[in-house]
Amino acid sequence: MANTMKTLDKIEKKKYIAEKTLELISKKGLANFTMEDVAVACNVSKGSLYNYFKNKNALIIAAFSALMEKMLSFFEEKISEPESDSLEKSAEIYTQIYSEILSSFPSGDLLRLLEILLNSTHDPSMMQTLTKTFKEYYNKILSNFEKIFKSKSSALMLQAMFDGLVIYKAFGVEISDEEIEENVRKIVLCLAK
Amino acid sequence: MANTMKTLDKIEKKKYIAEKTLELISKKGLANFTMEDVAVACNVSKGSLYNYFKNKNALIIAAFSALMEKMLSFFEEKISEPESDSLEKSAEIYTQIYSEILSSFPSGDLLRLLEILLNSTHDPSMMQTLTKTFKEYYNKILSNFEKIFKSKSSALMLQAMFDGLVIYKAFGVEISDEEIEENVRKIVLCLAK
Amino acid sequence: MANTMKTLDKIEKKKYIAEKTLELISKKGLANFTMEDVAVACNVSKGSLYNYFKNKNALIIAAFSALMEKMLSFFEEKISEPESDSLEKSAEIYTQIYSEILSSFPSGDLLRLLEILLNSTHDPSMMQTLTKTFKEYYNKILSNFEKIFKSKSSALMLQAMFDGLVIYKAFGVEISDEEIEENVRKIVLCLAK
Amino acid sequence: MANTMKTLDKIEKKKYIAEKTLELISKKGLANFTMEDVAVACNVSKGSLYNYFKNKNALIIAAFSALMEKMLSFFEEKISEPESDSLEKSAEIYTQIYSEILSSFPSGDLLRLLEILLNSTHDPSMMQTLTKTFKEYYNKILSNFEKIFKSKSSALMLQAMFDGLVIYKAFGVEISDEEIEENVRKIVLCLAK
DNA sequence: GATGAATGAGCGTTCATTCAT
DNA sequence: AATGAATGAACGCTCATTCAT
Repeated sequence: MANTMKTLDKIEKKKYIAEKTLELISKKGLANFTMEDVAVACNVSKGSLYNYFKNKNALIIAAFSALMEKMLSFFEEKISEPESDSLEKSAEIYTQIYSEILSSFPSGDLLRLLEILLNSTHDPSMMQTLTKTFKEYYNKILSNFEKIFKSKSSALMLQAMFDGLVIYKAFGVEISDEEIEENVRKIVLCLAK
Repeated sequence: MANTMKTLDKIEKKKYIAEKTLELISKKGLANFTMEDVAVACNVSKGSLYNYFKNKNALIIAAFSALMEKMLSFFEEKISEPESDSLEKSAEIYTQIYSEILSSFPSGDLLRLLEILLNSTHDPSMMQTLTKTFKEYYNKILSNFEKIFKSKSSALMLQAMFDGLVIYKAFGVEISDEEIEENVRKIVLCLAK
Repeated sequence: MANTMKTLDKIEKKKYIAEKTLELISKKGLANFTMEDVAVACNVSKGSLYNYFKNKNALIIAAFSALMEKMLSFFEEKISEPESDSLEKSAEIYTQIYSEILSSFPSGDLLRLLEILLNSTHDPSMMQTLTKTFKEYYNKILSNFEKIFKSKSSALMLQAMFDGLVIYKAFGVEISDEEIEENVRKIVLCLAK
Repeated sequence: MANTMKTLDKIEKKKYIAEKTLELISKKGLANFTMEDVAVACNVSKGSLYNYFKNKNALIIAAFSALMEKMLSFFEEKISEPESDSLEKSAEIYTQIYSEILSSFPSGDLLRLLEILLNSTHDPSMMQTLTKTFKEYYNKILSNFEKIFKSKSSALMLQAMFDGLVIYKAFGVEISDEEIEENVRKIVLCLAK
């Protein structure tokens, strides 16, 4: 533990720090974590951090990338190749996927994604960088769903709905899982048509 | 300007300050606006602010309420009474409403809403208060759409999709308005069935 | 309660405020009570306080006087005229008085007295005023004991010892009441000789 | 002066800062000295202070310890080994010691000790810490006198008297040194019997 | 490259005092 | 005389960043 980082090369160290930072952002919040926190978590001196990242924002950007990477892995793991023969059957499969995701998805990640993104809104250069990363990864995530719908817009709109629902859930709007599942089934079917 | 506030009573002043704060949060960000900023914007001393709000968080809560109020007004204004005779016709009407909203909606407001909400995530008591306000207003907004769908879950899911799309748009995901409109039409139709 | 002060004349009101202030100093500490606290405790506006006292220091001085008055009353009540015929007998009487006082004395008052006095140390004009009041009252208190000892210095030294013991007790120095009593008896006897 | 602290190690620096703080408390008062004052006095930035002390209270506690240390040194230096053969002789010796102490004692130190202690009265955790330190050192001081009296309570009561007299002197109660000396002689004699 | 003490600008909050009503 | 909103100076404390070692 004490020398976890000692054996890593510079790129690996950057990644290690970024991931620890992400954990801290999740635990304490973007506005509340400090460089000191990061240094302690990485068992490194505060000054050393600046050998890897120009400043705090650069560190946040790296943490954001780590987060997007994590989310992409999650989705790619969930979505195996569809290979459906009938429309109804594939609709059912996708409904299952969505429902499963909605219940098992670590919504904290999405919340953190949005927290970082939204706080960047007021710093143009920061926002530009994050937006670029965000688009890249989101397109990759969506491309998995596109295979199903044969339509990018359909995949995107269902994904948007999915994101919205996660937020609602997080902030206490009561939603019946059964009704959602039923509606998703309907929507998938009609969109795939 | 110099004595804008002089003629207002205490409740009006609170509202005035909350609205100015909301403007500042929009302009500078939740993490970056200061009590000093608010004081200057309101042409009032920093100390005076504390005659109206116990602390900065109380001010943020008030600004959040002002924001929700504003959003509610927006939606209530957009949604006129349905009065449809056929399913297809009403589907068309609602599609129009959604499309119009999506294009005219001041997405900054939704972004700000989420920014405030997400930053509260790490402060339980703050989050509890904001969540309460959020649910209250969102239920009111949704109730307008419920009239259309006769189903709360359908309204909610379309609203979730709407929110998600606003976020995507804000962060650079390209979406064709026509495709969205077409898909909304489909979804409304199949959900209303 | 709400109009306790309404029927009082100005001098009585000053006294009333001073006494409430003294209570607040005891409860919250000299460094921690605010003019706001006093106003609330007296059911009076903050501004009104300044019609009775020039500033906070003047209020503290008045509270100090109220405290000295209270202490004087306490001692005068305790010390009835001695009227002893033998030395041993009067020594016993005085020992009893001291012991009783030491166990029943509301040491908080003495602590408050010292708190106010010691904090004034760094403000010459304040200290001068308080010192004057202090001497006045302490001489009166001591004069009661002088009757017993026929010696001012003896009374004063026993009183000094008494004050010291109260402080020690307050700050956790363990003292056996029996030993103290025994020693006081010895000292009174030898000093009265 | 500019780099007085540069050559010291961390522990020495803490001590240096604590002592400077003690000076400031003596000069300006516990309620009036600021962290800024301390920083300037130590020729250090305000922020640096917080590398050595968690907060202002921690600094006050350290200053208090420094003060107690100083007082202990004073007493230990004054009290030489007794080595008396007759009661009268040793009584005389101790009387001399007390008188000398009473006239040479830097009463400001005792006043400061009490100022700090009394102001802590309203902050339980602070009081607990200071009380602990106070008892520790006072027991050490008293133990020196115990050797003389072979009685803890006698030593303690004379010490209490001594403290009381210092306070009285500070606040203008007139006392004749000769009478005090004479009385101390009597008391020592009768207590030692 | 690594360290961590030092910095200093900045922030939220408090509160005695004033003054228009 | 009474009010209480307004003031503004001050304070304790934080923290990203720097730099001598």
